[in-house]
Amino acid sequence: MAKDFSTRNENYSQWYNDLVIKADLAENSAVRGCMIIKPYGYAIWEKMQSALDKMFKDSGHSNAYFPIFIPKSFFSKEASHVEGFAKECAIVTHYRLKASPDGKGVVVDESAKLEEELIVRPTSETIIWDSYRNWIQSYRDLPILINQWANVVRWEMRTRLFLRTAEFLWQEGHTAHATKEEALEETTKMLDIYSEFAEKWMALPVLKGVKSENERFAGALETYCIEALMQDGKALQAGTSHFLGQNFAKAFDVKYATKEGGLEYVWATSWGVSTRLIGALIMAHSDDNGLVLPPNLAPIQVVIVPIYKNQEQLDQITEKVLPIKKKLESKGISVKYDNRDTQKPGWKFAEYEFKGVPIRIAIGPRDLEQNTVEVARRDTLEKSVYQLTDIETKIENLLKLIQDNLYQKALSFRENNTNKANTWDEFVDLIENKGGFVSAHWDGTGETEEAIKNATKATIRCIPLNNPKEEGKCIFSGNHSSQRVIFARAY
RNA sequence: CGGGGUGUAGCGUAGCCCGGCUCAUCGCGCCUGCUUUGGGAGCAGGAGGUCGCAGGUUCGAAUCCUGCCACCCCGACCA
Repeated sequence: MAKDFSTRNENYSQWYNDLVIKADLAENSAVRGCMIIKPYGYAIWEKMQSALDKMFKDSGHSNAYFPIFIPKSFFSKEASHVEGFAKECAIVTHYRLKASPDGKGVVVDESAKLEEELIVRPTSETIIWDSYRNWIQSYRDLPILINQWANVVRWEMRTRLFLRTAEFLWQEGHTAHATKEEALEETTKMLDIYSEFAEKWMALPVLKGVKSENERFAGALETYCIEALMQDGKALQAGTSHFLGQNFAKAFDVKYATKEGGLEYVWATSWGVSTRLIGALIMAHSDDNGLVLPPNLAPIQVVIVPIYKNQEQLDQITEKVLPIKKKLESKGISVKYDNRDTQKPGWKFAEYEFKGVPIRIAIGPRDLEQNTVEVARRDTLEKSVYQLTDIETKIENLLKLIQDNLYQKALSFRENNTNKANTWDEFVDLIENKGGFVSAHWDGTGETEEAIKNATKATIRCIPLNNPKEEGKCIFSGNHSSQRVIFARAY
């Protein structure tokens, strides 16, 4: 049943797909490239949402909501932005259907053609900045710190559950500031929030950095990102925070009166993470037995499975379990007592393992006699017998231990898969045969980056923040380089 | 949009090259009964299919031919 996770190559994507479907997280929809997120998968997203939402609000942001439809004209106002998204937009052209003349079904009513087409948002910069123009007149109106939880649509050629779907859920923050410094500060502040979330909640170590010009967001002056490494050696962009400069302010004519009486364009940022994080979570921690969820994001943290031969025994066990469940819940631990009679214990064990539940407690006749429970950890698959005294504290500590262990495991995986390449041959060898992050000198030009991509499919994931300066020669062109950057093949 | 592949029960599949003894194989799942229950139970019985759709060839098509549709994989694009 369990597939070998180490057979990364061409089987990896199929394995990933199977895992998502069998763990009951999501499935492909009948609508091209779209995904149905099932309750268990959505529960993980809700956990992510509530943690992130709190972090946003604690740092002064508010939630708001803008329309899903954007008039086409808005899109043509920022040249590089439209160029970045034009190739993947869904467009609404009509607003009515009518019965088909041949009597079969319905057809588009050509007479109900929109004067101006509407674009289903691939991102909301344009429609939000159209509003900000009206909201901002004076320095007193700034800063504006808004976040939106929404869905967006990008008509991707090729889709993959969670990692790239035609429609996805995300949050997008859009802020407006009086000064460049303040906007830059916001950009890095949000990047820090993302990396803290990835590390503390997802148990996923991430590399903070800036994108090269080629990889930059359409319309941004600088794109900051967090990059994670997946178990198959490919990189995944887990979140981005963009410094937009005055580009959108100029495109949408958003000026404010300064304290000194002048008139200035405002400075902007935008930042987002998406349901792709669920994909990252899956690929970072899962093992041959299925999903492994970090306790902080697991919808069910502890599952209790009774083992019994008859109704009387089940009643005795239930009597024992309910107080335990209550004690755990008093510590804020989410507990499921699975007393279904329709599945056998072995079946349940395998099922919850596949779904990545961090801790399983089994309780049977033996335990009733000895006042114990059997506790199994999902991360290490170890089983041990616990005395019931202070069980809630023991479990609480074990959850913390598991959370920490997952992070450490992912961190050492990344460290073991980050290598320096000093020559082109070394570089190609690492990318082709080992995967992972490759730290190498680059001459800083887009042409070289493009050539390396064409030759190896590896892209510059980021230029790490606080990157040490180091003189060297570009591995591809041999030209002068002042620092190493991080290359990898990516999702 | 280019290149390759696949469509047979809820899911996964055999059969297709070489048309008939195949209105269809096997596994999982589902239903009923009994025995089971500390790692995905065993036995017995049962339900479920216009073989992607539309034409064509033929005495006869899941099988051959044509067209269409859908999905998957590999590229290009991308969070």
